Order: sequence, then structure tokens, then C-alpha cells
Amino acid sequence: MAPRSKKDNEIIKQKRREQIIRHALESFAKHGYHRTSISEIAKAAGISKGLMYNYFDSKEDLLIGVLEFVMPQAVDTIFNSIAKKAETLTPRELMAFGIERFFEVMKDQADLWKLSMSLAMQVSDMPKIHQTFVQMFDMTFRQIEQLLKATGMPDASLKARLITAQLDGIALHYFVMGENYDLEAVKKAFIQELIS
Amino acid sequence: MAPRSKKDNEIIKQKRREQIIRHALESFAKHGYHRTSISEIAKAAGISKGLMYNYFDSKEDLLIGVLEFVMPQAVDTIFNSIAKKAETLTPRELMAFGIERFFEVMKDQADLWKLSMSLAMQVSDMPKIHQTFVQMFDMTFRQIEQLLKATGMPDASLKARLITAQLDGIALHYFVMGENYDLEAVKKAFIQELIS
DNA sequence: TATCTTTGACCAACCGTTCAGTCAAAAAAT
DNA sequence: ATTTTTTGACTGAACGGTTGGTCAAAGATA
Repeated sequence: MAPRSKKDNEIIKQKRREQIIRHALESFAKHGYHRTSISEIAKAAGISKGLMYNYFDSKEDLLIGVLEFVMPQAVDTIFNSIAKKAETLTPRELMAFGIERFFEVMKDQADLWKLSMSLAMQVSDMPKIHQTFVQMFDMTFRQIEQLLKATGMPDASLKARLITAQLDGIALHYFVMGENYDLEAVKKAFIQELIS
Repeated sequence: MAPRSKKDNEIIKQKRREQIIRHALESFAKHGYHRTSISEIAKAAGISKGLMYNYFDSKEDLLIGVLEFVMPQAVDTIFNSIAKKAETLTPRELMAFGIERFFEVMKDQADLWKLSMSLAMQVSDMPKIHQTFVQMFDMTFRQIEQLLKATGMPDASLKARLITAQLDGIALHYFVMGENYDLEAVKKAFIQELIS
């Protein structure tokens, strides 16, 4: 009785979802969540406004979809590249390498980061989104904690808190100050202080 | 020709402005800029919507007014209390004292901070607001830079960048994680590392 | 009366969301 | 192979609601 194979439909749906997510991310990142309308995203994605609601129940649901799709990718990009080098580098070198990767990803995905930080500050009415952020913060924290423990550092947990805070703080300042912020110099100083 | 002396009018206007700003800040901080309507603020301030536009040209203008009124206050609160103790403490002790004050203000004015950070990430369409943030970031940076120079530290400028980033990063994490974040322990570790 | 302040009804624009209906393509029937 | 039926992805007009912003009129003050 099925007019179209279920497999085909699943594939089509998945592709569409990703297509919408990609354009939604772009618009959200560029103009912010509240300033972006569903119509805008639909237009950018080349589909009708109504179809958006076949894939996402609401605007907030779309936002959750975007974040859940894209945030783990960013974290994995950093820590996968660390894992690859884990065998050939000392824990200390590994840290330095990880920091470098962090700043690369931060610069590459600046828009996503800005959006995330902006949202993270105002999620009191969006518990699901809040949870997403807490999970991601926790993920990076534990990764760094583990790296520090490998170097035999005492108080690795607290130190990891300080380092992750510093990383995100630098990102914050870089995003606000823009070109006036000498990211390279700060990065160098940060690594220097960390390794010594 | 004026039925009321111009001086009186100026004073009244100033008071009204502050009254509006205070309630606007409260609403903006609680629900975010976009989620807060002019009517809401007017109601909270006990005046009509129309009157709002006698004091501020637009919603964005009101936001600028709020930030320019309230942000220097927060910064001054911290650094004035430092200045008072400047004579009786060593630069190193002064730093520790300043950090303590920083965290106090951060906790007291959490809502304002959240609002500021959230806005700071998405000001590409609001150049005036962007400038306000750059100025304030620069202010705190230079204050800390000066403190560090007083301790005779080399590379005081870069070190100041790292410290301010770490402070704001801790604030960021604290705001997102909430109760799950052991702010006291992090603060202690931060000061410990800074002083030693 | 003359001047300034304040009001709140009003407006046009926009928003997220819904839904009745379309249509190409796949399955079933012939 | 041809026709008929069934599907569901897709459209876009429409809706209820909200928004930032305006303005003529009323109120207050001197």
C-alpha cells in the first residue's frame, strides 16, 4: 500500500532536515536567534514557510535541532585531533597542541560560538537549551581534566576549571574586541604560562 | 515664558530618566532585550508607553541609555574600593582584594552581567552598543594592567589580558552552570595562583 | 492663557503558527 | 502496459497576537 518506499522517505527527510539546519545556523549566527524569522530561514533554504513545521515543531525546537547537530561536531573536531596525536606526544605537548586546535576552531566557527555564548546567557525560559549547554561545557571540562591528570598534576579538577574558563574568556574578549585584540600574542602567552 | 523654571524641568526630566532606566534594566535583565516590550517597561515604571518616547528615541536608544548609566557604575564600584585601600596594602594584596570585590559584584549584579554578555556577542547590527562594550572592557583591562605594573611585573599588558579573560571566563561558566559551579573553590584557586 | 508633560487609543508591520489544498511519484489494479 | 488509487512532501494564504512607534487631546503648572 505504500506509494513510496519508506527508506526513500527517510533519506529525503534527513537531507531536508540537514538542509534546513544548515541555513538556520547561518541565519541565527549572523543576526541572532530573535532577530531571525522563520520566513527568512525558509527563503534561504529555498522551501516554503509551512514546510518548516513538518520538520520542527517550533522555532525553539529548530534552535535545539541546530545546536544538537552542530555543537558536538565542534567539540569532536578538537578532541579527535588530540586523540590522534596522543601516542606520539607527551601530555604537556598534547595540551599545547590542543590549545592551538581550540583557537583554530574558535576562529573558524566564530559565528556559532558567538551565538552559543549569547544564548547561554539567556536560557532561563528554555530549559532544554540550557541543558545542552551544560552538557557541552562539562564535556570540554572533563576532557581537559583528564589531560591534566595524565601530566600528574595535583588538583587537576580545579586547574581544569581555571583553564577552560580562561579559554572561554579569551574567546569572549576576542569576539567583542575583534581586530583590536591581539589573539596571537595572548595565545602565545597563555601556552607559555601553561607549559612552564 | 516657561511656566516652570527650566532648572526644575531639567531635574524632573533627569529623575524620570533614571526611573525609566532602572525599570528597563530590571526587565531587560530578567527576560532579555528582545523578549521585553516597551509597554512592559512603561507599566513597571508606572508611566504611559507614549511618554517613554519623550525620553528615548527608540528601544535601542533606551538600551544604550541603560548600559551607559549602569555599566560604569559596576566598574567604579570595584575600582573605587580598590583605590581606597591603595595606601594600606601592597600591590599584591591589592590584587587579591580586587578579585574578591570582582566576584562580589558579579554575584550581586548577575542579571546585568548576563544581559551584557549576551548582548556583547550579538552587536553587529548595533555599532553604538558595540562601542560601549569595547570601552568598558578596555577600562577594566587598563586598570588591571596598572595594578600589575605596580607590582613590577614584566609583560604586564599581556598578563592583564590573561587575567581579565580568566575573570570573565569564570563569570561565564558560573552563569551557565549555576549552582553546580563551585565558585568559592575556583575563586580560591585563582587567587592562589595569582599571588604565588 | 501659554507652555510643557502625560496619556492611551491607534496604526502599520511583523511574527510564529496553522491548514486546506496541490501535485508528482509510487503502488495497486486492470 | 495502462489506468487508477494512494501517499505525503510541499505550498502559501490566512490568522491571531504582539510589537515599536505616533499623535491628537487632556492635564498640570505657573
